[in-house]
Amino acid sequence: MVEERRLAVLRAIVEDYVSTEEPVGSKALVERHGLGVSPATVRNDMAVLEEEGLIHQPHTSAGRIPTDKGYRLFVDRLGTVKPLTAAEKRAISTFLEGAVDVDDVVRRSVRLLAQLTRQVAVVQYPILSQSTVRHVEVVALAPHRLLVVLILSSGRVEQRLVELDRDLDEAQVGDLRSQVNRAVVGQRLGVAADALARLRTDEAPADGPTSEVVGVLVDALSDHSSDQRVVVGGTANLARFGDGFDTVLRPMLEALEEQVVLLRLLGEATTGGAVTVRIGAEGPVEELAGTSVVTTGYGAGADMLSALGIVGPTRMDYPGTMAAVRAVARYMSRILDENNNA
Amino acid sequence: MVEERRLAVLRAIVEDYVSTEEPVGSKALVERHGLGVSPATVRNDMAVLEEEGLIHQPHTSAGRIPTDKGYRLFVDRLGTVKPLTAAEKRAISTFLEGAVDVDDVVRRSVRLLAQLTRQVAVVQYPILSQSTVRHVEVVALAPHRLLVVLILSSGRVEQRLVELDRDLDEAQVGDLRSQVNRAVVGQRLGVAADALARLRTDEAPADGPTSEVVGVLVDALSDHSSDQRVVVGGTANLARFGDGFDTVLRPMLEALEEQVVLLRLLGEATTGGAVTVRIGAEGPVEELAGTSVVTTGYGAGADMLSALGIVGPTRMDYPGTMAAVRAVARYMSRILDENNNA
DNA sequence: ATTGGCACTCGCGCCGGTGGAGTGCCAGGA
DNA sequence: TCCTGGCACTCCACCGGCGCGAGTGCCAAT
Repeated sequence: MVEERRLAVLRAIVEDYVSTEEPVGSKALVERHGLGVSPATVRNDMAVLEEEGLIHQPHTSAGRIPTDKGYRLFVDRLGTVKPLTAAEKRAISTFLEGAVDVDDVVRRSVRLLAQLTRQVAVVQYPILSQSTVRHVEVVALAPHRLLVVLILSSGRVEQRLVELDRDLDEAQVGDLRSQVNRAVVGQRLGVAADALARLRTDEAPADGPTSEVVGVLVDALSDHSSDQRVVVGGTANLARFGDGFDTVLRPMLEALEEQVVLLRLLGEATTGGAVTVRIGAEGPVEELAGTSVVTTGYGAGADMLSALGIVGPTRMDYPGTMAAVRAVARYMSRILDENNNA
Repeated sequence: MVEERRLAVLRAIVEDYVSTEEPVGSKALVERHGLGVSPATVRNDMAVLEEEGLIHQPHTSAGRIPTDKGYRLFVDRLGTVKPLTAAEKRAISTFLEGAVDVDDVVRRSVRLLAQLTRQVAVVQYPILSQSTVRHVEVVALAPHRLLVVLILSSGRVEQRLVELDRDLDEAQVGDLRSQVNRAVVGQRLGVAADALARLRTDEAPADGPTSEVVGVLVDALSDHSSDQRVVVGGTANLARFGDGFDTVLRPMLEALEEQVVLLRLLGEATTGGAVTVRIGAEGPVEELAGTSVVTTGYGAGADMLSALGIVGPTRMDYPGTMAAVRAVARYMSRILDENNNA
C-alpha cells in the first residue's frame, strides 16, 4: 500500500511538473491531487523516491523534478494512454483522406502529428521494398534523350533522364518500352531488378540503347535512398522551449537538418506495433540528451516497415503524445494500404 | 568630402556591427578602419547620422547601431557585392550538377544556399506554366481504377488516381490514352487544359469514363498548387540567434511553417534579374520586423518565374548574402534550362 | 573643419540583506 | 509500523545600492 502511494506520488510529480514546468513541492501536491495524506507523509515518500533515483531536487529547499529514470518508470508502469477525443479522431481521418498521393499523405501526416502533439514531428517515407512495379514509361524527349518513369504500386513515381550515344526512333522506343514492361510489371522491386539484369545480358547487345535504359532502371529500383527520406514539421513548436536553449533547442535544430541523424532516431522503432519511448540519454544521439523521442512503426499491410514519431523535451505529456503518435501511424497505415491494394 | 566621410563612417558602423554584434563606438571605429581622423570627428559625424535617422544608440553612452534606414542606405549605395571565391563557385557547380530530377535540384539548392549564407534558405518550386505536356500515361490498376500520370517538359511528374463507375478493358484504356495524348502533347499547360475541356464536350459521352479521366487531367493541369510549394533549409542556422529570441527566432519559426507566409515573402521578387533586399518592417509580414529578406527570381529560359532567397536578422552580411543568392539563382536557372531544352 | 580635453551619463556586474517556499527531522498518536 | 503536526533550517530569487568603465556631448583651441 505504501509502495502504491509512493508511485502515485511519482505520477503526481510527473504530471504536475509537465504542466507547470516548475519543481513541485509537497504541499502543492496534496492540494492538487486528492491523495488523502499530509504533506509530511508525502515528504517522506519523496525522500525515498529520491534515494531510488526517480526524482531529484535542483537544490535544497526546492521542489522535486522527475529524473529520466523517473519518467521511464512513469511511462512503463504509470502512464495510461489517454484515448483521443472523437473530434480528434474525426479530424485525423478527414485530414488524411484528402491526400492525393504518397507525398501528400506524408506531408499531411507530419503536419497533423505536429499539431496534435505540439512537438516537432518526424515522418519517414513509406518503404517500398514490398511494393511492386506497376508500369514503366519511356518517353523520347529528343532522339538521343529518354525520360524513364517508374510507377510503383505504392503510388510512388521515380523518374530518370537517360542520355543515349545514338538516336532512336519512335518504333524503337515503343519496342523498348514493351520489352521492359514485360520483364518487370507486377514484380517486387528486388525481383524486378534481377529480371532486368538478365534482360540486359540475354537479349540486348551490350552497346545498344537498351543497355543504358536498363542500367538506369536497375539503379532506380535498387536505389533505396528515397526510402531514407524524412520529412520534418512543427518546428515552430520549438519556440515554446524558451528555456533550455542550449540543451534542447540548439541540438534539436541541428539534428533536424541531418537526415541521417533523424533516421537513427526513428531507426529502432520499426519493430512491432508498439509505441517506443526513448528518454533523454537513452537515445542514440548524445547531443539529444535532454530530449525524448516517441516513435512507432507504420506501413501498408501487416509489416511495419517505416517509422514516424516526435521529438521533444523530456518534460512532455507522454500519455497524450503516445496516443497521438499511435493514432496517426494507424490512420496512415490504413490509407497507404487502401491505395496499395484497391 | 565631409559627406563622403560620413558615409564611410556609416559603412564602417554597419560592417563592424554585423561582425561583432555589439554597438560600435567612435574609438573602436577609427582603430579598426583606417579613417584618417580622430574619434571626436567621428563622433560629430555620428551625431549627424543619428539626426538623419541612419543610426541609433540603445542608450546614452552606448555605441551606435544602424537603423533599418541605415541598412537600407548601406545596401543601396555602399555595399559592393562581393564576388564569390573560385572555390565557392566550383562547389556550387559540382553540387548542383549531381541532381537527378527537379525535386533534387530544389533540395540541393536550399541546402547550398543555407550553407553559403549561414542563414535560413527558402526556395520556391520552379513554376510550370511555361512548360509543355510531354506525355500522359494512363495505367489500369484495376478494372475500375486508373492511374493517370502527367509528364511535363520541366521534368515534373504529376500523378492522380481515378475511380471509375464502371470497368474498362485494356483496349479501352489504350484508346483513351492515345486520344488524350493526341489532344495535349506538346501544348502549354493552359492550352492543354482548354483542349481537354473541348475533348470532353465534343467527343465523349458525358457519362463515359473519358469524362472522369479528362476531368482529373484538367484539374491537374490547372492546379498550380505545386508551383506554390516552398522548401526551407538551414533552420539550424537559427540557433546562432541566441539573442532576439522573441524578435527573431520565434516569429521566424512560425513563419517558416506557413507556406503562405513564405510565398508572400518571396512573392514580389520575381521581377527582373536583380536581387531584392527587404529590411525589417519593409516586408509584407509584420511579425518579421527585425528580420531581413534577400530574394531574387530564377527560372528556365529568359523568364524569371520563380523565386528563392534567404531570411535572416536585419544584422547580416548583405554583400556576401546577396552574392550567394544571386549565384545560386543563376546556377539553378542554368541547370533547369539545360534539362528543359536539351 | 578638425582636434584634444573633460565632465557627464548610464548600463552592467557585484554585493549583502530579506522574504518565502520547501525541506528534514522529531516526537506524539493511531 | 506508519502517519501527522510542528519547528528550525536552508537556500534561492528578488531588490536596491554602488563603483567601474565605456562612450558620449560639448567646448575651446588650432
